[in-house]
Amino acid sequence: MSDTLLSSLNEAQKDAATHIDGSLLILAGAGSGKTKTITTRLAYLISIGIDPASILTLTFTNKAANEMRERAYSLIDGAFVNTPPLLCTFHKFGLLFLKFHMNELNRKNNFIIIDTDDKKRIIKSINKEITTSVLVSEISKYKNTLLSPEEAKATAQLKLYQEIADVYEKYENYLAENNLVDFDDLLLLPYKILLANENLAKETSQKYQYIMVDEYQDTNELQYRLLRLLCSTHNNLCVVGDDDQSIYGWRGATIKNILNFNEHFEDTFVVKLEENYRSTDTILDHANQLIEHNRDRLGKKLVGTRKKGDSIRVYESGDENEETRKIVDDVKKLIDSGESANDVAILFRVNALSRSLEEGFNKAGMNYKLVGGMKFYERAEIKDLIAYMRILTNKDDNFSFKRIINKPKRGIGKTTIEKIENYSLQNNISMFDVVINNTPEEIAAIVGKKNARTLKVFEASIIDLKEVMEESKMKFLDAFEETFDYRSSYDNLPDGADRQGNIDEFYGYIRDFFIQNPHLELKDFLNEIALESENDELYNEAVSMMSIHASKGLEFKHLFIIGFEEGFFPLIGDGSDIEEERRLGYVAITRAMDNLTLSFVHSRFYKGKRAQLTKSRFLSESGLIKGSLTLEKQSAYKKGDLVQHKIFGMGRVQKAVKAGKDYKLTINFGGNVRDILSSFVEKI
DNA sequence: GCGGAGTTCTTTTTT
DNA sequence: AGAACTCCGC
Repeated sequence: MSDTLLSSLNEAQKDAATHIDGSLLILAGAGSGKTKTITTRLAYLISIGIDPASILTLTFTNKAANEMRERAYSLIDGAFVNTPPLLCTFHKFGLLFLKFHMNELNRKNNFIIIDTDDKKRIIKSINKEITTSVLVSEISKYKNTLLSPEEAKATAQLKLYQEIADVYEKYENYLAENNLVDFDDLLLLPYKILLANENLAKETSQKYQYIMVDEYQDTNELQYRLLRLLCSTHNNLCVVGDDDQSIYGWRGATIKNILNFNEHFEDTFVVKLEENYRSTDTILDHANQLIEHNRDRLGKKLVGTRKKGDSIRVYESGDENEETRKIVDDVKKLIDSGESANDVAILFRVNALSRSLEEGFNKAGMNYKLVGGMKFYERAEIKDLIAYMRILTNKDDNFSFKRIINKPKRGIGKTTIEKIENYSLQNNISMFDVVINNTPEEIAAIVGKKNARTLKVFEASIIDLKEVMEESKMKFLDAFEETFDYRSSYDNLPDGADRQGNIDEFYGYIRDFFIQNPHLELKDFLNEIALESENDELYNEAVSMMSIHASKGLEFKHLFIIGFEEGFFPLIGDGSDIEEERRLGYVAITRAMDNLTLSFVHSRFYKGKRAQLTKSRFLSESGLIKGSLTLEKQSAYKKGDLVQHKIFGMGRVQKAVKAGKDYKLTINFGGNVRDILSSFVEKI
């Protein structure tokens, strides 16, 4: 059994798949069969008799989780497994855990997950003086580094940070009062629970004897600590990742987790997968040239298994229209020559660059699918409906109450909402309870007679709907429309038809969910969709367009990457990191299998202005255009030189061997001796 | 409270 | 350029 399972793996992959106990670090370069290896390992563990229920596999995206599940199941006979192994995103795991253990924090498990947009609104309602995006990212940073509001307050020096800490505290209180949970909480709250309850931590760790983590280079501090707790009774942690593909630093991922894995976990067995099966040698060569400009890496090189291929084309255009024309022409030719549109993709660093492409494709009458972009569940009409559903499952959800109390319009405006809110705060009850607990006369005293009547009608409607829901989940949606006329409120609006289409689709989802899961309730549906961002609609043949981030893990025979201009790619801005930009470039290039075209323009229309641009340094760094940009001059290295490394710090050269234009150095970093290429260190 | 006109900000990336 | 937010007269 296991022989056939392993027969298609190379030696390194086999080593990784069959290493069972202890900590295991699989450094898997792009296209090196990472998913194959890890899914085979999962199947292998089961094949040698390990209880599937004791295996936990964590991923970052639903897409990755689904793909791995599918592939692992095809490797084992699906029928073999009566309790399937848990394979899900980190956040989903947190959600499952909280469903069972939320009571440990003295909170009920009927909590609701809020998304980024909700989070922004809540924070904005707390403080309008400080830029919301700053507050959002600072608060998230605090949560992901386990800093409580009290600690944040105590350590804040500047007035600004004291204010931020204050908003943080209010925000956390708001979430707790309304029993809301944000994305960070899905990791943070389980961690807090496990930390406070040693027995539960032991029990949970014992439940999951074998843990695997995909894309480890993108984990943050909190995820690392959570993993430590989960591994506390064993050391069976297998992580897969590629330091060169770490592209989520902006949301708190720390590359240190993978760079220091063998110090974090004892007796680590390391396997490197450096053979690339995806791209032509030509593509790999340029990808390698680019990434070699980074210092902050473990230093590995992808080795090709294919032959040299077509050379990489670089398009130079006056503006985005010319660029689009060239790409549309090329894609047309490819498809006319019999290539499948599904094998073609166009990538960009910034989503806004898709606009001219979309126009061009529309004009040419060509199909395309835009991956990412405006998510289905982020549309206003869908969020309204979700807010209604939330109110139906939890009357105390003030946030949702405010969102829909005047949708469709029923004459309840800002002032009325404020009055209800003030009353609710003074009496320490939820906003809906202000309506429910008081007689019409009492409410009239707060908001006036007319509004009081409207509010009571609203209350009665909700109560009726709840009854219908108890009776039949299938009838409930019709009753909902009958009561609130939400769908028809879009009847004569400009983009009403589109929105109604979305509404119908959403109703379809709900019905389908209840058909598939008759025993589950509305709140389960709500938390399920909160973690879903993929619009995995059924596409037919179409060219894909997406951001580089969205392309991670994918591969395409024919690839175009646009926007190779300084400022766009590398994107220069607040908090941007040139090494991470370069890794993005590396990720983008290594998506290509056979053909790759890069493009830059001299001017682009962006944010309402036309900007003059110069070509990206990445083009010369990857050796695609003769670098007018200075190649860093290489100084000679010799034994005894002092050097500085970004991760390992200062060290002394013990041995220096010339290797091409670099030196292969053996460096002693205070007792820690490592072999490092001279391009990764700086001479001091 | 509503809707239209004017103004400001955005988008880098996602669970 | 477009969305989102603010202001003002009805």
